[in-house]
Amino acid sequence: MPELPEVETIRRDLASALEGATIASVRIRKPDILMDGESPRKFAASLRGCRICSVERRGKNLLLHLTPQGRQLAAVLQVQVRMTGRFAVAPDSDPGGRQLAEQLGFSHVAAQFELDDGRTVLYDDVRRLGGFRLLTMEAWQRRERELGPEPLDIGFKSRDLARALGHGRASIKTALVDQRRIAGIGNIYSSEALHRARLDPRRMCRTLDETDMRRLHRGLRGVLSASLRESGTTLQDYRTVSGGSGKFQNRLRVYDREGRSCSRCGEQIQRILQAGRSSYFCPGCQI
DNA sequence: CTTGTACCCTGACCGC
DNA sequence: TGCGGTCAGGGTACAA
Repeated sequence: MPELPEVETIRRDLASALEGATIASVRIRKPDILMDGESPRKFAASLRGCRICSVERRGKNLLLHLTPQGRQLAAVLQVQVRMTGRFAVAPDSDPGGRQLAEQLGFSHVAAQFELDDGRTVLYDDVRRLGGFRLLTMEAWQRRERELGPEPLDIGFKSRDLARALGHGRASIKTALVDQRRIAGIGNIYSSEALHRARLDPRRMCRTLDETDMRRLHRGLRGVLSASLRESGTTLQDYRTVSGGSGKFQNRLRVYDREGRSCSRCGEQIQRILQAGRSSYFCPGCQI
């Protein structure tokens, strides 16, 4: 369930491993991870010879900025890991990354990238909900504009959160996970932020006053940065690039804790469905 | 425009 | 022990 802290953890790992490397060849083993039905041949041909100049993140998207050799245009490789996408980088002593794949239990390798220094980047995705999309810089910028602001940006203040969430009838929980309003938040951190802010996830955005919004802003940034410090939350599938687990699952206060007692007021944590997704909250102290 | 629902995908889990 | 049904939730397409 990678959200902002998990994707940012992956980004940091990939950036230190891959920045400056050049892609020698690409093998797509599960064609359906290419978004928009792009052909594996075309995709592989476009990436061959590209230098990875930086690895960035926007919301839950990983962005590999590529500088092609020759006269091709600069490109952006957009990656969404969604639920079960995982990366690993094998050393040149492990050609094709076979040993590493075995070691990490990568039994659904969907794509592999050979680098010109002999290393191999593996992308494994059990459910293949994640995927890749190769875009021109301009095309990426058009998509990027559809995303809401980054909640951890230094300039992101309480009033920016209020503006992002809007004043509609949408519940505060569904608004928080809507990437067009605010980027990077999913089911775990929306529930956790609302618990920190003592707000009922069913409240409509329009009912939040300035004080509520300040608490939510603080709760949201607090939980995202705390999780980032612990390399994210591993409940089932998420792993860092080195194969490690996040550690923030030990600090969750409501998510996946139905029936357990609230650490703040002792009331039993409830699970409800909102827009087909689970929300966890404490009916005792979230109002 | 806003809001809600179905879908994709596989493995873990549950009840029988 | 096996087996079918349900659920998990990213994004997106589409309907109301």
